Amino acid sequence: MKRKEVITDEQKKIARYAKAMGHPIRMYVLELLSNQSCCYSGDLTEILPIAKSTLSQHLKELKDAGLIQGEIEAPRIKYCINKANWEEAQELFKKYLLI
Amino acid sequence: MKRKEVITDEQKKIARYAKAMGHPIRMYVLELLSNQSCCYSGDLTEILPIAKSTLSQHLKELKDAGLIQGEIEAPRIKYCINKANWEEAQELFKKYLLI
DNA sequence: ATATTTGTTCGTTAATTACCGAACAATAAT
DNA sequence: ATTATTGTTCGGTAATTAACGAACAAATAT
Repeated sequence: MKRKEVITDEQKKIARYAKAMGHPIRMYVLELLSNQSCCYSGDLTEILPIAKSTLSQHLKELKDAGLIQGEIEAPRIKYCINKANWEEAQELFKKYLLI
Repeated sequence: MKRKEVITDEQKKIARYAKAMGHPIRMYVLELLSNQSCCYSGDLTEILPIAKSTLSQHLKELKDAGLIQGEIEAPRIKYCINKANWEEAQELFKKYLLI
């Protein structure tokens, strides 16, 4: 017998997206990618005032949350928005923020 | 001479809001408050499967981020959405999510 | 075959977050 | 004056996050 669960899957899902968005660097990347289709992480390393290993971790966070995806274009990696999940996030925020 | 700052204040601001939204319990509270004007934390303690001290911390997080506000109605505390900041968050997410 | 480019992973450190129960403070009720 | 209610704060622990430089892996270019 399953215990009553007060927290919904939607609340968990939007919290997951929000958490990934909870850092200025990651918002910078998301803003960039949502406006310009794609970028290489090398471009970001040059612009952002953080070590490349740190950037790599932030990109991994966004990837793990499903907000972006990387495509190998050796020796570089091209990052873009993960369209399906991005749209899901849009819908969730629209709903929860009553926009 | 100020060093070039790549991260904008808006990115910092939305990241701050997103971070506060980055936990299922806090999303639960926000959803509740955005739909029903206000609640007492006692109500939440009964429903949510966490200790009251933990809930208190989550409410503090939301308050510190500016998303909710508490009004003393002794011996209880009435929580509501912080309207001004909530609207700012709405605008920011609208802009960043291109909704 | 070797060097260069590109980005991840590893190891480390410091800070923050999440959670609990117990103790505390403030007010209300008896 | 005591007791009960309500919620925060404290002390502690465990887990996660953020950051860095060094080492590594993979592929391209020389």
